[in-house]
Amino acid sequence: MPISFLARKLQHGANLVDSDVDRIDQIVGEPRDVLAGQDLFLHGDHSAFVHVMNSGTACRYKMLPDGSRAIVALMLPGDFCDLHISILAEMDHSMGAVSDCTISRISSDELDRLLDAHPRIKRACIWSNLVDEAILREWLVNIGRRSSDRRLAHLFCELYLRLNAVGLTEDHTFHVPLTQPILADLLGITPVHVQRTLASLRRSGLVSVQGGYVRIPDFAVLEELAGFDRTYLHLPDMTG
Amino acid sequence: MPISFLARKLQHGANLVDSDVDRIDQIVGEPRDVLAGQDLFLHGDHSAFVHVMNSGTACRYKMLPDGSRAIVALMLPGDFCDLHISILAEMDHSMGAVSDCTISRISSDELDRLLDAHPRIKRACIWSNLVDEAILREWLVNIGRRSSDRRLAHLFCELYLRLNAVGLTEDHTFHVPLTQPILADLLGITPVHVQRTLASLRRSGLVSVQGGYVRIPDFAVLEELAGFDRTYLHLPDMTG
DNA sequence: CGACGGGTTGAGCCAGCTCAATGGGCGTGG
DNA sequence: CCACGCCCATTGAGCTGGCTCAACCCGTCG
Repeated sequence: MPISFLARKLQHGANLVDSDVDRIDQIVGEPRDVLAGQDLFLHGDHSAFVHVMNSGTACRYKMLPDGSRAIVALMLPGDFCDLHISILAEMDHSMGAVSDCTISRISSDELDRLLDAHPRIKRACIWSNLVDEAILREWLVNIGRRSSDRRLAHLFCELYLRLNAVGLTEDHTFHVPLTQPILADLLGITPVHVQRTLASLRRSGLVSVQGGYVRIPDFAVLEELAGFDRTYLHLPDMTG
Repeated sequence: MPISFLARKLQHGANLVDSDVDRIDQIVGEPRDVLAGQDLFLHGDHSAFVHVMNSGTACRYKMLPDGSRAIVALMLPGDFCDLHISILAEMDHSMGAVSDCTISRISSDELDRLLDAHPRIKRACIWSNLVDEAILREWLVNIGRRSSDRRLAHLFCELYLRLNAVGLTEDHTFHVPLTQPILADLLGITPVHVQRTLASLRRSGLVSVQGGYVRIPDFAVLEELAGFDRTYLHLPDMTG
């Protein structure tokens, strides 16, 4: 019995019972393939669907007047892409696939009915939303205040814990196909500087990056460097 | 018949009818005084109440290991401080009054009942939440990518429109008692550099700041400098 | 096999930082 | 009523993390 990544994630936000999990799994439609680089919606569009990540990595981004791209959120398996977004007439940002993804659609009405009928699921979705907001706040601090090495370290810490929460880490390692230009758009530094920063973290033995696999030999040390405080992810206490 | 700032704000998010506005006004309790510098809750607390700004300015902030403060959100009259926040066991940030404020409390249960019974009000609150998130994304871009003068200009543009939306601007001018150290915590630059940047904007005649009053003689010019795109505030089109 | 995109490295530059000092407004206590 | 302390605003001078420009290497793909 396969449990969707969405259900797996939401379990951290509320004490879901088996029937809740079943209901969530039922509502998540068949995932569709989205190729790396493809956009799901663009700034100015009206988006009527709710999407849920199934595999791969997608991002929210904004284009700047000088043509550069600022990534303002990363969507990993189990993440809602755009809960409630149909309320807005016009999107204020774009969303695109960073790597090849599979993404499910949920009917907005069907989801609303589910949430109204099942308080635990509703609670879990509100939790998910609060966590997304908390991540944005933490990114604001990360981008605004930390030096480039701490910034990168912080991102890796977050990715590790978020992927760990849906069972996508193994042996201190996770898979995210982030190229240096993408890391640059994420962290607000230049690709050249990403390279130097990454090299420095590697030299210190804090992370190893190879072929899209990131390994964090000693999480505590990286956490210390980054000034990482996992509170904002609001995950139940797991020593992992 | 006084309309609360909350109702005034929510009117932008849904087509509220008079009875909706009345219901919102009824639920907003008597505002309590909060002195500048006082905290509403701290990182690690559990917060059980929903607060609504009535007057003054408050902020969400995080303290950094080096003792400096990063402000991650500004709350203006009509803003919810912590909708749904009681779901989280532990706050990931603190909230404090920037200036002397008056803030109302709403019972969380009472609010939930109101939202369940009145879809238009519910829609307006979800809208408000989506806008808060959009502001965070835009701040992320602002802090991460723009030079200090554009950054400051962008903040002023946003404050002008947000205050304008609740009727708190007059003659191109609004009142927000932001000291240079507070602007520094908001923008992620040093107070010394805030001073230089502010002086430069003043010299160019783009803004004048005096005694907590900010005047923007020509909004279009400031908008242009800031690269400001008001889409993210999701306000109905008003030529203001 | 040429084009293209990513990764790597070097060299010089600059926006914003640090350190430092001065003046003004205001509340507090003598 | 004055003196003191405190915080904010302002200005100068030198420093530096991350930027720009510019190569070069490599693997992949048409």
